[in-house]
Amino acid sequence: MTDAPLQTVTNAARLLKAFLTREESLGVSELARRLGLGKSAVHRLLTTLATEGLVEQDPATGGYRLGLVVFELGEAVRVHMDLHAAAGSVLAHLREETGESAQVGMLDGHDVVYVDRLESSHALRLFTETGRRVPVHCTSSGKVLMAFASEPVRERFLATASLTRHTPQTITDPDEMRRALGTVRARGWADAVDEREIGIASLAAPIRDRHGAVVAAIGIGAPVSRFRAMPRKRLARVVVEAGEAVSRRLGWSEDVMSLQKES
Amino acid sequence: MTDAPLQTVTNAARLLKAFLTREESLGVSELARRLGLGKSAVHRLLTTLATEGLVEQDPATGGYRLGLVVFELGEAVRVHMDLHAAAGSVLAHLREETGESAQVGMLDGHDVVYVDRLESSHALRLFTETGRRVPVHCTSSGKVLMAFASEPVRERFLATASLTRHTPQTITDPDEMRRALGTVRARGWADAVDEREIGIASLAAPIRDRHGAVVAAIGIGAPVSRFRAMPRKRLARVVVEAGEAVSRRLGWSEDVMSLQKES
DNA sequence: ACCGTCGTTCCGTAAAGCGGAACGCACTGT
DNA sequence: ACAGTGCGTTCCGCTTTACGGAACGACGGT
Repeated sequence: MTDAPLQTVTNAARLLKAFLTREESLGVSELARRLGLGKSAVHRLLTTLATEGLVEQDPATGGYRLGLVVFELGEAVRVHMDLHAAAGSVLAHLREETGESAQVGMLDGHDVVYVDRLESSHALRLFTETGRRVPVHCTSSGKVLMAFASEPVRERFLATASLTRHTPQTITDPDEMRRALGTVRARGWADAVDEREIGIASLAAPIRDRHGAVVAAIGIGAPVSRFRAMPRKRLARVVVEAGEAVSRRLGWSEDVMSLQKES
Repeated sequence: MTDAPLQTVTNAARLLKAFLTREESLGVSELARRLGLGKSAVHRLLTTLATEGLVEQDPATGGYRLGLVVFELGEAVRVHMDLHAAAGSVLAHLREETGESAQVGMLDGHDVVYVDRLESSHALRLFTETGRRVPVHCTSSGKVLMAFASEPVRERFLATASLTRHTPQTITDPDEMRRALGTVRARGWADAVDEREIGIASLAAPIRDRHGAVVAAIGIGAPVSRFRAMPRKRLARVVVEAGEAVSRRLGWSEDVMSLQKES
């Protein structure tokens, strides 16, 4: 990281990320504009990536889109996730118990990425797509992940993250956030009501790997109306127990907790 | 494509693909060996990709693995796939009807990539992971996709693909394959018994988009023992109907078939 | 028949990335 | 304790490479 990053590779990576907008297909000129590069550079990048199968060209329109190799790679990521296997039935149980959409998220930088989910069967439900990225500071999953992250990571987050205001309820002050995370750490779960978007509420709890490190968060999301109707205490217990169930499947056991000081 | 591909980007792409082996994590030296590059080059590639989030370093072992951004990108690919939405419930129905694992595959080069699947509930079942790549010439899905591909694509495949023998039943002769694909095209479905692996059988039918082009294949896979016990004709009808059901959801209607000559 | 825009191609030059060697560190077997 | 061996990382100079800018042919509105 002390080295200057490879410019061309960086461009290629940015190019790929441009497709995260999930548009049907993107043209050379359009991409060149968004990336601030010359058309020829983008075209060369695209043809190169195409020979590797990372992107493909729509023969009809001439535009480009992500290739199936990217899909393959994405699926290969699930491997670091025994999580995927461990969480499956627990998510189902959690949805059954609460009737709401349930999801598992992991921390990546200052964002949470949802890696698994199961939707509520209510007509009015929360849509959560796997692979979606949401901010840390205004979601229950994010607060759990940050509360249980290592102290340097957490302090770095508080120092550098822009706690963007999304609603009047969003926590935007670093000190207030630090206090909030302390509370989360103490009681073992987090909630977020109207913090990211008015009308949405969520509650989440940590998932630990076999070393006790919090690697993911499991939680439920619901419309605030239904959320308020549920007894908060029972709901928290259900979600925390779901987190513990997944953690056990990952090889974690509560007994070793006491052994865990700093390494 | 007439241009010489960007070497650095090609290296980066190959580097990413090295992770398709789904190993927990890979080290700099190991990757350098596999790619035939210098350690320093690989290291620079990795750190660059890491700053973009495409890979991440395991702080404990120093090794690298794919990052969550790759997972995001992979999920974004599903968009070209209204397929994912369209196939969901049909897969469930197909599994219920046959009791066997059901899957949807797309063509990519000389391979089939499974993009969706649902597993049998039998104890002895076929494991099919999404994101897995299998050869065209010895799978029922592959034969369907190639049979209904455009003629240039098909002839190109017959001319250039190495029809590797996996079992005594594998079709390895291009002419025999051409005849087999003709049969598949005529009757509208394909099967493969013991062709990829002894003991495994599968049957697949095409999925068409709204223009009538075959974009994917849907099929079931089972142990040969159970497969033989099922009446082939009924099974084929069920699978073909599943394919048609998905096709209809993609906007295809049989009526326009007659209008479809070469564009 | 005109413009605007698309994807693609060509070329000269500046800078970017490669290999090779050296460093610090963590293990391992003596 | 101690070399010895592997790791990930860093540095540097030479050559290669990949960038921008301009030009081309094809399309599709107007």
